[in-house]
Amino acid sequence: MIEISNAELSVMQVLWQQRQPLSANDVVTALGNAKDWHEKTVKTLLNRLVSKGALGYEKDGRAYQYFPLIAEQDYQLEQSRSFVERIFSGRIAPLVAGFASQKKLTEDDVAQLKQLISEWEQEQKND
Amino acid sequence: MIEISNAELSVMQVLWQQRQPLSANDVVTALGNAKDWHEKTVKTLLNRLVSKGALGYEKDGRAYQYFPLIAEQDYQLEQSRSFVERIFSGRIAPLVAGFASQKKLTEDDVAQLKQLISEWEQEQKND
DNA sequence: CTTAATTGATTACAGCTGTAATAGTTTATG
DNA sequence: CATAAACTATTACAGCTGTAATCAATTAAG
Repeated sequence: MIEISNAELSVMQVLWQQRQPLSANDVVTALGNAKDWHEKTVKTLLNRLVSKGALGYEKDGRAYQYFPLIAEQDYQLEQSRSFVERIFSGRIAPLVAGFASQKKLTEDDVAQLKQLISEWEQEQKND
Repeated sequence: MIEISNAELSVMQVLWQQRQPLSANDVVTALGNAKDWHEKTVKTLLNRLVSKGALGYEKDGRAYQYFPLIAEQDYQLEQSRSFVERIFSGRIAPLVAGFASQKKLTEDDVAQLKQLISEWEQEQKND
């Protein structure tokens, strides 16, 4: 699995959100308000992501147009699994319990969780 | 917040599981089957954890007895929050959804989630 | 064309990590 | 006591990270 560092992740997220390939400058601009990074820093991150195989690019004149080579969903899944494994020995309920105890669960979250559960139960029947 | 690296975390987990202070050798032994680490490596990790303020110790003859200075629950909570923030913009449902879609949700998990939800709903009424 | 500007590539550098080895210190043993 | 054994502390070292600066190549402008 490709390892993406924290700073690199912010760059990936820009590329994931915009559905188009972006130039380095586009990325710099997009990160503008969120991160206080020098343009050079962003270019370094783009470079490293290309080296790691997380981004691809096409030449467009002197500039490159970058695009993700891995899907955000895949990344999220992989990270979730490894996080829950590492911190909670693979069980997800305790994680949610923590959120609940900290009053971090919103009505929306709960509604979505209920939805998920009923879908899951439906699935079970169908098997 | 104290940053605990991956390798360091495995050491912390040993100390969290056993409820007693442990000597370096106890930790080495406990990690024995899980990790293929040289004794020196474990001692380095213990040292770093002490430097970081994650572990304390009491002298007991020439050896130290180490014990956690931070609670596992606190650590789990902090990590969960920052993980969900980083990867899912703070929303927890999509994380659970990922697990569900990968058939990583067990009956147990679902039961616990339902329990959590009903507790949460009870809480809401009480406010 | 020559030159300046732009953009990617290479280099920098300190701090953290994984993974120990070596040095220094204290305690048990003969 | 002197020495060996057992611990901790210090040092090592490469790879990853955050954060850029400099170098090199290409293109746009005069």
